[in-house]
Amino acid sequence: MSSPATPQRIALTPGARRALDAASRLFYERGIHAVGVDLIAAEAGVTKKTLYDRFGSKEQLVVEYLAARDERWRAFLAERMGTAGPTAAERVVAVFDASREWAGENSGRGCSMVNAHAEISDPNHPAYAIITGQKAWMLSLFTTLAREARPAADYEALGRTLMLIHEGALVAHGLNVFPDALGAAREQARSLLAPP
Amino acid sequence: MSSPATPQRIALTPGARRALDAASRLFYERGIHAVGVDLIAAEAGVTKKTLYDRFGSKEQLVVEYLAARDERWRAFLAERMGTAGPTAAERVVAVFDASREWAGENSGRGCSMVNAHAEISDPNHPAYAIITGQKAWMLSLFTTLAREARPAADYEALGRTLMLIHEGALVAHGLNVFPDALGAAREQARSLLAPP
DNA sequence: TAGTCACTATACAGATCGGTATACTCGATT
DNA sequence: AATCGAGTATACCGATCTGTATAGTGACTA
Repeated sequence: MSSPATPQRIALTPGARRALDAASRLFYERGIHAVGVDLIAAEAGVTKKTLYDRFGSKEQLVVEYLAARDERWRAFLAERMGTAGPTAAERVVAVFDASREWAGENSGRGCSMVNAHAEISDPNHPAYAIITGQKAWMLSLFTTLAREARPAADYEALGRTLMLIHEGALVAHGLNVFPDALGAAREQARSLLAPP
Repeated sequence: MSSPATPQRIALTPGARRALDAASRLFYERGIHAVGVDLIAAEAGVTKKTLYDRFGSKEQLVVEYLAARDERWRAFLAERMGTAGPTAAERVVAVFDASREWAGENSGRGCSMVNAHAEISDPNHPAYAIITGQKAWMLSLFTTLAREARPAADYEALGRTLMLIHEGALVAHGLNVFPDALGAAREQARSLLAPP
């Protein structure tokens, strides 16, 4: 299980902290290309000089945005998993419960990684590794739990199915396809692991 | 079952046809905000005057792009469904098979509606209805098929689960999370409908 | 006390953005 | 013969984009 992709992080002075917070909110709510650095600086109460002294470029700001969000999500999930029951089935349900709570608070517009991917077409973009890294990590998490739950079955296929349901629920939540997509996904995951 | 959202379509003269084709390719491959109208005109071999005489604005070009793609997908799916077996289970599998083939030819970067949604935050944008309309239509398709297959069961929950798996597979395909996500999704859908 | 660090304020550069204006060509219709 | 529709070519508009330059302030520190 690899740690979060850490391409290049920056020491966060108070001004940089505010700039990154503003950028994160704006990037997520309006999209990356739709948000200019002037707006970020204004919303953060920071001059463009400070912004460029700390981050060097808008691209680096995007990288920090995604890396920080990835880090936050993994910490949030780790905390929720820490209080989950001991069985693999319970821990799978805990993942979906964590996503459900996270989605309600931080993800009204769906998965930030998926959304960023829609705007970043170049695989050599430094943010690309963060996006694919998080997805690969989630798949390996589901596969590990599936193996624990069903060592005799095709646990890799089961892990991939859990991944599909989870990703689908994030999209359905962001597009508001139907209410409580994460809750529906959790129940489906539960029933997938119910029979012995 | 509603027909494709038809907000406002434009008569396609030869120049307009080439402009829309170029715009569709560029919007899908690079993202909407990342593509300028000058590039679209140049790639289409058309002047900006022609482009604006036909479409009026970039926004309208985006609307036409999504509406045409929605229309193409529904026609493609209808054709595949026409040659599918008579049972609901077979028809569900046919949906996933159609998506699989479509993804291989037209969707290397995932679902155009999901990607567009990542760039369009305003629910009043004329393209918004096309995006949510396609998702609602797909959900009602899956729910209808689920009802046919399992009239005695909770077919609405089953339809939502099929929707989640399908959406998840489109995302997983676009982000290349693992190979043949649509194939994996089809098998999962098949096993979901296998027991009587 | 001299230097460094984080920061503000403001102005500007060069490019690109969506969109418009003017003038012209060509072919089909009436 | 006159008109109209679809198109080309080119120049331009104001706004916005990312990024840089210059000058200065206040706090902390060696």
